[in-house]
Amino acid sequence: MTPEAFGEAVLDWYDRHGRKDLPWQIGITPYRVWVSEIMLQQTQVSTVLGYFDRFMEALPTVQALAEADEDEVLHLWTGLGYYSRARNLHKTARLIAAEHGGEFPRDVEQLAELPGIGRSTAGAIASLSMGLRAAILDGNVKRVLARFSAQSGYPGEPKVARELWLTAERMTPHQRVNHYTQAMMDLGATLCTRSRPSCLLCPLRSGCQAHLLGRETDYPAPKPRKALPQKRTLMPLLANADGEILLYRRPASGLWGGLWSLPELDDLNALAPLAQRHALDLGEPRPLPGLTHTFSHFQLDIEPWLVQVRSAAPAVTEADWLWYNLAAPQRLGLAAPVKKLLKRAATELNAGVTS
DNA sequence: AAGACGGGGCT
DNA sequence: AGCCCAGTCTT
Repeated sequence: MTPEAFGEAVLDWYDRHGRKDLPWQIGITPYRVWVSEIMLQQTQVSTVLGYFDRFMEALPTVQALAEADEDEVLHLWTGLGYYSRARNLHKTARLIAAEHGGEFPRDVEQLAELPGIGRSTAGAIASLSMGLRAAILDGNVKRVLARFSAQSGYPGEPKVARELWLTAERMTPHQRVNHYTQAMMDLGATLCTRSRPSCLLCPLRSGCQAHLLGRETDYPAPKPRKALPQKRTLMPLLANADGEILLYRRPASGLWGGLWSLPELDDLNALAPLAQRHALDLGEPRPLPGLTHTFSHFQLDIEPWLVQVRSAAPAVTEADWLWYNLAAPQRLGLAAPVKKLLKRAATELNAGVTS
């Protein structure tokens, strides 16, 4: 799809479906667009709706903002979060009053030098309120373009961001840039959503590479998971003469809540106290192949040890402990790695019997 | 390159 | 109950 066709499709969609009645789309000025764009950073339209008009009523012009106390600005911002946005807003208003004759610079680069205004917000102000041909690349547009071009890689990577900016610049039309910019943001916010995008309603459907692949939600690539914290634990499989393994029930809440699990030990020295607690006479521990289990928030390295119980007819006296019969398993909730280990233990014990 | 900033939506 | 973000600035 050529940039011309792209722009035409987006503008046509804007004419049919674009939002044109939001408070900051009425009586458009650089000041109103600027304040709304700052408010909309990391913040949804529905939230900003509760703040924008109040802010504009209190501080209708960049001059009024420049003359206001910072406390007043922060008061109007209370509840929006990211308060450096408000402090930078104030700072920039004073800069504009003092160094730009009270007028916004009509230039993307100069806009982007102002505190709190990055490349994308500068592009939004320039295109929406000044009609300058400037690209934007906020989270919504990033998603639309990453899908349209099936851009691989995480957009946080400078290389990927560069590619997306190039695409953004290339697709930006020479006519009606204001409508185009608004439409791209709306597309990302309403149709090209992170999960369950409404591709059937999308004006870019026919040229969208991700849609052609049927892989819309694979783009943009998610932030690479940083290395998870590592934890390690020993899990003894205490096997009695009947081929049963000692399990305990975990507390109802928390990790593996209410599931049955193997005992967890910091090291082999902790085996003796466990044996004493259940009055068991233990044989020599034999190491089994280790196992790594990944949770959302950490990784658990499990070192399983097989230990024969020599005491005769061991009885369990505590309610949350039981002997789990490998040959005739009880119907219990087991943590996934525990289930795997029990299966291994069964194989191991059978091998021991037949050898 | 990674972390801080904050509140809210999504699952 | 956690995860994830409609960016920008700082370290």
